[in-house]
Amino acid sequence: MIKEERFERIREELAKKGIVDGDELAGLLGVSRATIRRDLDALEERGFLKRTHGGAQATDPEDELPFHSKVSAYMREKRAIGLAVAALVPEGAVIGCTGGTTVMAAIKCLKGKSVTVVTNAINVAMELAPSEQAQVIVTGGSLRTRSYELVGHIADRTLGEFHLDLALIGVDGIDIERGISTYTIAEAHAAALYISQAERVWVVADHSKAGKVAPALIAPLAKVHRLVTDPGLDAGIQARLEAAGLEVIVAAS
Amino acid sequence: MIKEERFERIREELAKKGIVDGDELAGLLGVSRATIRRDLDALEERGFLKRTHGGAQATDPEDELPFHSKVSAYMREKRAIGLAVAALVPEGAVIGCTGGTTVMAAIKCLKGKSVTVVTNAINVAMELAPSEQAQVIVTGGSLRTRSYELVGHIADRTLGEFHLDLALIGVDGIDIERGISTYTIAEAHAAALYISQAERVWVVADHSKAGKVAPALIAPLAKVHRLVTDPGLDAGIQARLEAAGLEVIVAAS
DNA sequence: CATTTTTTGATCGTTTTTGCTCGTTTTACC
DNA sequence: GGTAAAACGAGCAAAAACGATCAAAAAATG
Repeated sequence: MIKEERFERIREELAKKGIVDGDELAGLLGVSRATIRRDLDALEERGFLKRTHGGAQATDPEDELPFHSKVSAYMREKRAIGLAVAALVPEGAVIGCTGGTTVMAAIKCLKGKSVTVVTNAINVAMELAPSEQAQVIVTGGSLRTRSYELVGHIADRTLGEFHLDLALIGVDGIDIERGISTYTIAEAHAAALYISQAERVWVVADHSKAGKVAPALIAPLAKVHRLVTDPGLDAGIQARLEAAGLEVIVAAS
Repeated sequence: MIKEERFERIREELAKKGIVDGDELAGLLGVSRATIRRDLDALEERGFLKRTHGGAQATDPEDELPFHSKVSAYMREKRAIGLAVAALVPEGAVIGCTGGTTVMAAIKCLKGKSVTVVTNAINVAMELAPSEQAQVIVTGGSLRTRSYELVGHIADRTLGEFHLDLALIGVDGIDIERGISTYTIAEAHAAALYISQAERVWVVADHSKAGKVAPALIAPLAKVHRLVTDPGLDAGIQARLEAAGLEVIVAAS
């Protein structure tokens, strides 16, 4: 394990959790705390992170990752959701996933797990490209400006060829009456396809999406098996979602 | 095990892991660390990697961050080639392009032009994603670790559905007798498909590729209409390529 | 087959990296 | 607000890696 390799691992860990602990890193990488502190110094020098007592935290999520993956509000919450999802995904699973920032957070945590990921989002594919364990299938299709998602008949046809253990759907709204929804028809169409091909459906969304309805409806709540969200979720809404038969996982932040 | 073969193996390892360890390579290739160090020196000289204490790391062609002043091999030349290609591509063209750093350089220069790009390289797609003018079609397929290319029957089928005005092919070797070639069979296969679907074929390659033959042959020279390269091209080789009916464009640097 | 050239492995002094210790600073807790 | 625990920075010695040099081995050449 050479220095640059450690740097890489530290940055990866940082992308996953947003905050890293010196002791933990020392154990994980098999070096002393002194070395970790020196590494963190070097990485701070290069602007990749900010030192804190006991560890370090990610610098403002603008440029912390390759290929300007769009980040946004509720980054901390999304990270927690991502970690929770990764912990729940079994080794070897075949996962279909849409684009979206919350899904991306989960994908970051899946690096290093041996799973098969089928996706129509090229930023998801890009994120997993360096991983040796993960097998990635890209649907193909016409690239939508800004959202990094592939749509159209090519995407549809490819998706139809796969059976998924799990569909990981990022949404812009989740509502008792109207189910899950998103902003554009093309994305909703892709999400619905994932759902029709999957054995189980997990929705990932930060708490701000609860109770909202976005213009393009994807599917009713009955199609969804599990919602992974953050502790900001309103207790009343949670109770009603659970009453509707949804398993709600609240990620500890 | 001869030197070139070791170079090949080292580059392979580097492509897979991004970072290599000297000791590990010595064991893997059955030679001493001194030899590995010399190999790494030679490869750094050619710009394929960056030496570090204990090993080396891949020069990431995307990494244009200020502190990593060192970029991939022949970057200046590739930029010049990219500019020349962009100037030659007519507005509205349908272009198929493979992956590879030289192609990427050209794609960067195509941003803002209203063209349709069909590609199996997700880094190419990523680069063009923010562009409002460019229309991007991604073939889909199975993602190759670290090379960002999609391969397999999905990619083949999608490519077969398009007619291209122009195929933009990045190669690792161009030779009078053996034609154009690349390092892996999968890439060669994809390149050959682009060629079969295209009206015209342009090869982009820096001068170091001239006269070389890589393991996986793509097509004979007769299939290629134009080579865009940099002024470093050997005059004798250029004369022979032109005698073989190839239009050689030398990009002013 | 002999000779020349290239390549490889080994050695040695030097530089970098790493882990440890010790006194100081920060954080957490009562 | 005071005290204990944890983390920090600096300095130092051991370990690992480096560059340079040289001789042996392998390959190419005539």
